[in-house]
Amino acid sequence: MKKVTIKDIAEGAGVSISTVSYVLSGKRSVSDEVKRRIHEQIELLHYKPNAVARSFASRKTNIIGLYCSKYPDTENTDVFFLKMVNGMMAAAEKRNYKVLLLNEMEGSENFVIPFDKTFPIDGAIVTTTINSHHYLNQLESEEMPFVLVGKPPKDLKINCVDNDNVKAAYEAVELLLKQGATNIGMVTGSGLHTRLSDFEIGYMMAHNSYQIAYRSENIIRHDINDPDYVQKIMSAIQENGLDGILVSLLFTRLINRLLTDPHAPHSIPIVSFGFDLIAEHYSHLTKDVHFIQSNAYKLGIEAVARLIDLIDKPESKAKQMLLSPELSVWRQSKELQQIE
Amino acid sequence: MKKVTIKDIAEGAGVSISTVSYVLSGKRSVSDEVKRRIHEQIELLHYKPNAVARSFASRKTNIIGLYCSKYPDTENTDVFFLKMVNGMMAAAEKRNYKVLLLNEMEGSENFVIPFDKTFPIDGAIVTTTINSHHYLNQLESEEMPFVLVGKPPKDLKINCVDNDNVKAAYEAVELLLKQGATNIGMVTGSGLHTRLSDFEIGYMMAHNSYQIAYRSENIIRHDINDPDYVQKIMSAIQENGLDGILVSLLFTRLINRLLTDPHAPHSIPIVSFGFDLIAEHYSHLTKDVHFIQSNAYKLGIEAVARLIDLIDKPESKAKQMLLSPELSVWRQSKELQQIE
DNA sequence: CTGAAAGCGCTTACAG
DNA sequence: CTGAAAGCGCTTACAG
Repeated sequence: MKKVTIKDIAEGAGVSISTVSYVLSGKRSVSDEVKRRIHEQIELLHYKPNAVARSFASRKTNIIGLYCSKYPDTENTDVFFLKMVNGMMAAAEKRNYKVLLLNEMEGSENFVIPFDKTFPIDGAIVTTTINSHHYLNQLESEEMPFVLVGKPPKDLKINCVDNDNVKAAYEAVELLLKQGATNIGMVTGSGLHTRLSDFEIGYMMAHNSYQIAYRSENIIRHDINDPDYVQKIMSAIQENGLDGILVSLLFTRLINRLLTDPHAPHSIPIVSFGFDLIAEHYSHLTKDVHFIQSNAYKLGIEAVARLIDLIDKPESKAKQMLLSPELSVWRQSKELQQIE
Repeated sequence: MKKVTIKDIAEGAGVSISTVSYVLSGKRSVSDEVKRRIHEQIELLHYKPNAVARSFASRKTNIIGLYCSKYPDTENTDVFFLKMVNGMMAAAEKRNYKVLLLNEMEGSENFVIPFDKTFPIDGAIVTTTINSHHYLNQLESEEMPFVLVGKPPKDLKINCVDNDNVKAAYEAVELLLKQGATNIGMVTGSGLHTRLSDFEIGYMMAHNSYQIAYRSENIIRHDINDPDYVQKIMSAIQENGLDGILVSLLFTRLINRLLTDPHAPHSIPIVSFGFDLIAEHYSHLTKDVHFIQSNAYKLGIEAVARLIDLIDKPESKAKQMLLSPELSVWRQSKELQQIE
């Protein structure tokens, strides 16, 4: 069974190949009669355009690549990633694009993936990874349009989409103050670098704006892989006399302890980053939790929207988009009230 | 800046286009001297083969499509899906394939997606969806190799990969018996259809093998969207005097209640399906939980491996692969012991 | 409103 | 071990 091509349709309808092509693309007006005959043949022969041939001729695949790091991640960032991909697919579909998952090539020590026509893509989305700086430098030299999801290195003017984490931490502190906190702690990962995170900047700016005493020991840095971090952080909370806490979702076990342990101090208000990612599992909260939305889905949408704009007109210059934080509260469920 | 093609390399190295192509593909032996000159030119001109042109000429894209349903899913199946995709990417990478995410086309009421060269794919993975039966029938008539992840309709002999859910439930019942249970309940979703699930069959087979009394009311069917299901199921557990429970992970709130509420009856052993998908969030268990692994990653691996085999030699006949259940236990964490 | 033809950048029989 | 050439199935200037 030979495959049906545009030529078969042209012959069947008694017109030229180009006319069939133009009917299919709608790029030129064609008489209704010819259109009818062509569609009749398409129906009759079950013609389906060949995507690869089309891409080859038009130099356009309508596919965007999503570069996925192989670096081990926590469950939480996995959920973030999944929701981001969902957003990307939604945005891509609207504009007739598909998403191709690309992972690191075998044998490369660094996170290096070909960023050219080695893959059938019109553009790419890159997420921040450990050695992204080195990597992004390389990307800049290529002609492929791309958008970074995450914070770009300062010296690179590239297209990117990210949460406004400075503002997020700032507003989180504001919220804790409104709830009566006076001595606010922040629990954050001990990254590879000792550089200040945007969260810390926002935290500090809020302390400055509201003229609250700032104590460096209130910024509690911990490796999330330390098996005993919960105990250590709980101790620090007590020793420092904290009455409000800002905590990253990465500290799953700490969150569990603070939010579900009936013996935990009920009085300390907590703001978590990205609690929406795992809220489903917390029908057993012992208190309400305020959180700053992860925006995973939205980031996916925006990244793809920006990328497709770039593909459509590549001359447009680099733009940095920051999503404003949205604060929400996840209420202690009915479930639990029945228990008590 | 014009893009570099195979022609430029051929001219630079003073050989024919075909020789360059053969050096690149390794499909024919070429003298070392010619090879050297060609690689020199490739290096010099930064030549990258054009994936689309290559696919067009060879009629092979090395891309497999993953058909994603848009139907709303619970968080848990999302995690399942994510891990499955991870498995697929791992298996695909090993054999030099990529994964293209495909979603339902706009405007189609049913779950109907083109299954032909409309997309640049060599084959496809399909997961079971609500109206998959109708859909699979359609797929069979196409020439595209595909593998279903899930249980196939009885009358279709197609390639598929799935968990052996009959065996899983059977072994779960066995495990509960070993733990001293004598009156075992099963909590399961109230699907659209009233047909028996594989889980129920396995449950019944175990009751038959071990000659335990079977009480139909011990199979507790509930809509997971019922906001009050926890209370209702807890009541049923008490009324029926159950001393062992088999529960689907879909009942997140019930799991929370049974596993994290210190007031919940500690004595009843529980076996959960797929607890591994969310175990990360349960550092606050009040008891150990036995579970049957979801096999999400493994299913992804197997589905892709099978699909690529099919692509390589399409004449091989349909094969149904069932993964045997693996029982595991998730121990109550140290965390919690410190609390008590 | 329509057609003839070049060309997209490779692969691969065919011939030597 | 190597080359000349057909061809993969479309798109799109160009010409009318």
